[in-house]
Amino acid sequence: MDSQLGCHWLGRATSHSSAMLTTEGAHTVEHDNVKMDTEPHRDTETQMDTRSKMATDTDSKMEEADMMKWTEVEFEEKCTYIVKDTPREAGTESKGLTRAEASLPRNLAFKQLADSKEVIGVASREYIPKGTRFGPLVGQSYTADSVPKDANRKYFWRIYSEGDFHHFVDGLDEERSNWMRYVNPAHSAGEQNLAACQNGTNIYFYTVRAIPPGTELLVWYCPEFAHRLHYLPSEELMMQKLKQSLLEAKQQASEEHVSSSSAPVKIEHSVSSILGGPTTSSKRDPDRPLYPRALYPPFRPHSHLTEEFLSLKTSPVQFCYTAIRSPGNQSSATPSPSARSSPESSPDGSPAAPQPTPQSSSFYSRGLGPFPGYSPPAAPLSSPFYPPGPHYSRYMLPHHYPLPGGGVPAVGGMFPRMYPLFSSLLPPNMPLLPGEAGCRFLLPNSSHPSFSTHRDFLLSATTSALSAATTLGDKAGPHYPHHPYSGHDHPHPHGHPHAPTSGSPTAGTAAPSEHMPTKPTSALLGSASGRQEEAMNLSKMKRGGGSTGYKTLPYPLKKQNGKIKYECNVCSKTFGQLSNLKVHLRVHSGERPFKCSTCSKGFTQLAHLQKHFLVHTGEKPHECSVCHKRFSSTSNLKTHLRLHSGEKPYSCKLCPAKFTQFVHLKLHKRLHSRERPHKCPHCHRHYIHLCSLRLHLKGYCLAAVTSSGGPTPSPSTQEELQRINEEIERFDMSDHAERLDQLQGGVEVEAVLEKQVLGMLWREMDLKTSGYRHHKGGASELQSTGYGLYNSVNETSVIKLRRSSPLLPSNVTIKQESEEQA
DNA sequence: CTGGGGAAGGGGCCC
DNA sequence: CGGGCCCCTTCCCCA
Repeated sequence: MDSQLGCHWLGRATSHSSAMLTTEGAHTVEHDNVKMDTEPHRDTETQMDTRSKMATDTDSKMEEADMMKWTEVEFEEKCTYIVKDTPREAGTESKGLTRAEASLPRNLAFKQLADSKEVIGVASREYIPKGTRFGPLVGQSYTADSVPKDANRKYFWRIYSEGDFHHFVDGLDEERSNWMRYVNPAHSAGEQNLAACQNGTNIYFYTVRAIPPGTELLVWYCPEFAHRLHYLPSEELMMQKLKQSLLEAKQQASEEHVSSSSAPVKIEHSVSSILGGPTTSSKRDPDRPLYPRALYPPFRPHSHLTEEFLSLKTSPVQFCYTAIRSPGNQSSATPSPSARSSPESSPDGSPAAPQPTPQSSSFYSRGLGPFPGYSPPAAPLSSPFYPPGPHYSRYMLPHHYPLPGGGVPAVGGMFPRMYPLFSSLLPPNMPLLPGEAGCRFLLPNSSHPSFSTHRDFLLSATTSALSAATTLGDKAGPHYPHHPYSGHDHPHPHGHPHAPTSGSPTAGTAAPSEHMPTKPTSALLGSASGRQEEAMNLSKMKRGGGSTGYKTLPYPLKKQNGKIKYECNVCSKTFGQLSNLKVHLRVHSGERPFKCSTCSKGFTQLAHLQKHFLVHTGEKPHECSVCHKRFSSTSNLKTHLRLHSGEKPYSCKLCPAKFTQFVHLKLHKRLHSRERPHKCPHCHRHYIHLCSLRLHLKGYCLAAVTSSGGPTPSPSTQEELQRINEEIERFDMSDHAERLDQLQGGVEVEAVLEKQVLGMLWREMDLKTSGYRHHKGGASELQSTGYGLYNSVNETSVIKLRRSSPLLPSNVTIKQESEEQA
């Protein structure tokens, strides 16, 4: 197939013997003239006989080596051949090739769709011996600080230095990356033929077995790399889980997926049925180190996992999945090293801050088939907005993809058809089920949750993903804890209504009250396809969500006053009941399982949906006994009743003004805030409260710092000071400053306050950089442990510090983001 | 602009 | 466990 191809090999005169290692590895021997392609059926042990003896010896030794257990150093030192990228030559542009495409070594070939030039994978043109190194991976480098806020992290690779995150390599841009971005992930250890390693600060792919001509290159991490990403060590375990998931999915599909053949809109039902599992499926492996929390997940995965999927022949038009065992055809997901990469479409668009350690919630799915490389989709598959078609086929997500070594691919890889978003959402060290792995890749873009995958398993925008997340837990075993927040999306992360068809606001105005969500009916559930009449039954959906999974979820339990508390692993808030935690977790996940059929709006709780539905029906069940005015909610009635009772519980501390609503007091206080009697003697800042000024003077006054003869702070330090002062001002404006002033707590209180202000600041930075995360020893911990003084975000938060409250322990440190990232 | 009232959404606790 | 309820908050509008 490749007789015309000359090899572009550099053989390395190294061997497996340690004596030959060391710097000898640098002695490379040109093998450009060596014909590497061999007879297709020649035994690999003898394939090398056309080469130099040295190479043959090396190869034979290489053949014996179990490279799957090699360290990265071993890969680097023992690899026999080096294949370099084809250098960029003039004229490639004229051929319409991107830099990534043009970089393909000549012994490799792109797999492309027959009717398209889109690259869907990389295959060998000729025999490639074991122990061959490709690379390094080329891409744009981003440090934690330089990564664009709205970066698409699907092709991110994380580079570590001495165990800590160092920078990203982004293979997204085909003009700034190389061919390696197109390599697909191995679906199993059996088909893996490349191992990704980090040598120095570069990523290389090594052949871990001889690759016959015409074989697709399928990569996965070497053990060390995988370990950094905290993948599960046992692929057998993963395979078992995969099989189990397949069986379960099949069963559930047959049981619950009724009348789906002609109604692809029954997505919710299908998915939830298939996916069964709690929303808050699991928690991180407690044995693993605590990492910053998962990023905010603006999307949710799909986790349908059926043999049907896996065996489907890929069809760009039909969005089927490629056969799981069709080498050279499966191609979708690729391991991504960027386990912690954030969804590029996080709600706030904030990129994930690099984590000190990658999360283990990586995974990869398989069987995407000959779809072109993934790129951020414009819309989810099967979305009413984006009808199925070849153009969207690339967004089809593969299914569960157990990794060799038992891990699951990290997201955010440079590989095509990777849907790495989810790993970002997952707590670190959160291995996924094989099925979960697949499902998490199902959503190509967080902003497009209405992404469905297959005819019978089409998912509604949010419901599907939600279901995926919520149901996965059912299959979660102790070895595969699920991330509670993994599968979800925001209903309209980017303002896209997920169910355009049901969007008519008037459609539901006449809805009779029997359509109230109390009795969950399809009418209340928005269908992604807009076919409300076929929307799944809510109760069924919820059932499909599965409750059994919770029992197996390894939620961390705390004991407080002899009572078991369930702790949120995002914000550390504890709950006395798991169900409360479950509901709470939706706050973080964005999951909104309760959809209004009229306006498609999603809610985290049924009661909210019920209440919301009154908007459409116009019902106002609560009547004021005095004036007989009616209200839709008791809360609003209660507020209203204050008008009659004269109760004004919100009084201004600085003047006699009183208000019936807190918001009015808040607005009123703005008037007082204009008066700031406590002026800084060094700078222009002045404060309402003395405690704020004192805090400002505790080293945060830039003018004081510079006037005291100290070195002029660096711009970054000045910026930091600026932010701190802004935070102090916010604090000053808050109720807490007022109360603190009254506390007269002295130095100790101030110390706590200072830490709180800084903690809030850092937490804010943290949020901005990585969605939400948990800082061990950081502000969130302070708050969770009762040291919370005030919440600058929520001004109305009460001061939690009581006079008797212990002060901050001396060993509590608030790490800055930069420290954690480093 | 400020005060005031209502509508609606969201989180959490309790039964 | 989950539904119902309560409380809080934000937003909007109006006087």
